[in-house]
Amino acid sequence: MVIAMRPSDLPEVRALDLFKSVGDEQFSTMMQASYLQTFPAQVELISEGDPADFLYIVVEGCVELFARANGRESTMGMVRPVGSFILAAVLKDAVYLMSARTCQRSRLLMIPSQNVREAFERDEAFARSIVVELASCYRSVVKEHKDLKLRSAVERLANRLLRYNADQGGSGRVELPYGKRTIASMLAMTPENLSRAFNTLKPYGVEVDGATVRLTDITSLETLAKPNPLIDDRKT
Amino acid sequence: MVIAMRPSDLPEVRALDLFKSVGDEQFSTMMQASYLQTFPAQVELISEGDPADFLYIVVEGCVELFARANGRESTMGMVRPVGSFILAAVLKDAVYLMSARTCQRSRLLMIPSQNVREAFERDEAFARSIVVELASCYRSVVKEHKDLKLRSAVERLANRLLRYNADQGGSGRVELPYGKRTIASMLAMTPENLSRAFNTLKPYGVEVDGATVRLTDITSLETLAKPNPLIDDRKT
DNA sequence: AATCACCATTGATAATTATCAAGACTATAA
DNA sequence: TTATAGTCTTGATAATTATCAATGGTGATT
Repeated sequence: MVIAMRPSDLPEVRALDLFKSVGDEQFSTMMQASYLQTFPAQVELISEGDPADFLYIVVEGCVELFARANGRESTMGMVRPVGSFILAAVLKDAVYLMSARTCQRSRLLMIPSQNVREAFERDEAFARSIVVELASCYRSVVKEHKDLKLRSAVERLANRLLRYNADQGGSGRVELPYGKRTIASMLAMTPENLSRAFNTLKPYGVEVDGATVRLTDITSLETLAKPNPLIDDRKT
Repeated sequence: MVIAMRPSDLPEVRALDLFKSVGDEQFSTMMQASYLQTFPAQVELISEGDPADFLYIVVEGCVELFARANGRESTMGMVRPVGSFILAAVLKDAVYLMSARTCQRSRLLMIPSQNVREAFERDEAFARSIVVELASCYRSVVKEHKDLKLRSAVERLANRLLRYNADQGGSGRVELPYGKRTIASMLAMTPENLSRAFNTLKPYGVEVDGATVRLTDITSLETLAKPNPLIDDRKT
């Protein structure tokens, strides 16, 4: 499973917001201790409750963050290149709150927690970058929480479609980035309910054909969705 | 409205995790620029969407964080002494994602965002404390999000009662810390549904008398609630 | 004490969402 | 290609949750 490869051969990691202001010394110390591994699809990388041994960076592929409780399971988010996950657990030297599995064959950089915390202690610029990253993550979760508490399932779907449309150029033709099962779980609904929500949106110009969705009446869809930058904007 | 009082006369603020490792110089610069004000109950301190002008510290009283969208409103959290709120917005120099209002007459320390960011730039120890604080906030929201996505309303209530019981010494006699309207909103349900959820829990030894709840069969309640440290623990 | 406003509870009903079951479709591998 | 496993959709039904309306309680103020 281990693919021999030097993590230092990764300019895209060095270019990450999180790392770009780290001093060369701390960066190479971290990289020397790290592993760059390729995993097949559907590998469970971490389980919630485990101690945070590594900070993960998705270099290639896609990783699903999910949570389990009782018999249920829910998708908490997706991480695509180049993004990190479970930074907070690593910094607090705590257990993971979420589990993670690969969605596709993926190349991941694994930095031992201990080294991240050491670099955090020694490198002031790194500590500051972490603040910015954590603040962003925090605001993202708050937005998702608002989405869930303040909107119905149909509204969540409508807004998600509008977001995907914007992400993909705003042509009105949207490719769903994940399977419908996964999208349903992200939106906190069952697959059956997602199907029906798509039907509910038909009168608002939403035409579904497999993984392709055409939005033929954005105005009408927005009237229903009432998109809100304080929930939907990825940036701010 | 402004009560003349020097913010520097507040050892409890200096003792906050967030501030206790800040250098004296930065701390007093921040405090000199700050305001210590007392507000009556039900004052809306900030509105989501406003630029983050101040970092707030609750010195006395209680502040409710809530969010609005469409016609709806939802309680996102409560801040009690000595705690801060909207740190992330201040650091990112972004708009607030949540609104805040006083629940009671409250004494608040307001530190201008600009000064917080300056201290963050100049004082390394402060930057590190902020990381720890933000990581904790982040994990709290993740837990709340899991609570909402993985549990039914009755389960959320059962677990909340168990938490209150633990917070209050585990005697089985719980004083609800907020009005039922507010608790319902925190748990993402209507007041009517909360009433019914209490009734549903009656066979599990939950006896409600106004703001007092007696838990007479913790074992049975736990069997229903299935408390999970990865959702319910405030600490980790 | 009386008024008033607010909150909590209950009942009746509606809307939303989930579950179960079956069938259609899709992608992939033998 | 034919299996085959998985996903998606639809229908029927059940469970959960919300809404509306009415009532009783509580506390504050007058």
